[in-house]
Amino acid sequence: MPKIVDHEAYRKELLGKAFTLFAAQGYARVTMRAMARALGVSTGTLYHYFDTKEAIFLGVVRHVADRDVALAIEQVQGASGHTEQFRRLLAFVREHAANLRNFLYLVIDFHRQSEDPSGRDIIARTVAFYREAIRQQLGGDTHDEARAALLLNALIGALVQEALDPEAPPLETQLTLVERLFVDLEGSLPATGT
Amino acid sequence: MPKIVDHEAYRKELLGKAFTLFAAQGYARVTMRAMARALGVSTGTLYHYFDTKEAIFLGVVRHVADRDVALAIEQVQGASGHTEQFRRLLAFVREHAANLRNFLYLVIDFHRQSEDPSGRDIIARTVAFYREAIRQQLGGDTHDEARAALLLNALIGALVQEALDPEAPPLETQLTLVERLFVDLEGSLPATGT
DNA sequence: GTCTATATTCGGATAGAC
DNA sequence: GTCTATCCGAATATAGAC
Repeated sequence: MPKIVDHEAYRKELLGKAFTLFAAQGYARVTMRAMARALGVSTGTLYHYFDTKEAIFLGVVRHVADRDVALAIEQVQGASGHTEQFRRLLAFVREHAANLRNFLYLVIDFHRQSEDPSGRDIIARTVAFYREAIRQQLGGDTHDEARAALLLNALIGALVQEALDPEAPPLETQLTLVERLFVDLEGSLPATGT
Repeated sequence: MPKIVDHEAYRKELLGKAFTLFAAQGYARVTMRAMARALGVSTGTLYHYFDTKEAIFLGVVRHVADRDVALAIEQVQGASGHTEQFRRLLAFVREHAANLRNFLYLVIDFHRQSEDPSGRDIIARTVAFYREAIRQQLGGDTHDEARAALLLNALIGALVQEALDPEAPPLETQLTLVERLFVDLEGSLPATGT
């Protein structure tokens, strides 16, 4: 009888470690050899669980996005009003800034290198997934996807700018500004397109 | 006496073409051979004008940033009030969205792959260059670097999100929202830290 | 370990200014 | 005709996917 392992659980464990590696070095610079060594398996094992290097990456994207959003929602849910929910969302971003930036970087990095439609589709769905999560915290029942997109923009931009220019106004300052903008406008902005 | 060419002018011409190439394929995927072929020169000539592939890239960064900002300032200068200046700035971004996104993508892509301090420094200066240009259009005399950073954030985020998720609310919608946020708040927001 | 692909080098060829 | 910046592309050394 063959050795039996929980295939799915082990797969996720590998994906978690793979994210750490990718995050540290970027997609292109992670060699399959180095990855196998870091994950404590052989290259053969790696290719047993994943068809290709790209498949590993896309697996990482799905895994991390699920984890992030679940964590954020958990942290936001307890709040009472929209303002407080918003504050908690920003707090989450502050706490996980490094992680989120790494993830964003990784996705952008990969997106630049791959033309594969299925890969792009997974990335698009992931972005929409984050945007939708934000929308649900922002408006509750309003269909204001654009405002969610704008907040996501500000967050993405803050992560990028801080990474590219360490002397930019610190992330916290910028997020505080975002918060002020959104909170001050709470209610004063009607729905987007109306 | 040797053959004479306008070294600096030819260098810039090469940089312009190199940007097109990098933008289309990303930093890593452009080989020196392919680049030489595309620019109509030999690899030897390439290395005559630039020390290394990285040097070509950093030259491209400076060249494009200078061109972009000069163009944007020219387009904004004629405006009368701050609101109108702001509108023109956003119009510039709308018009050049593809180009700006390619550039941003390129810088992020490179930044992810290189640990070289001098390269990072050039990138940081470039980001600060854009931010400073925005700041001068925003406040005139207020020292509100954080607000400029926030606007740059929103623009960066908009470019990124649209690229990653084609079904995100279109760039124009998002920029319109940014405009509304900033214009509505004109004057109602005191200086950042005060 | 193998095999492919890449950045960079180098010795020589060329072309125009004087 | 001479001189040298400019240009060339085969050769080299190295690295990564598998």
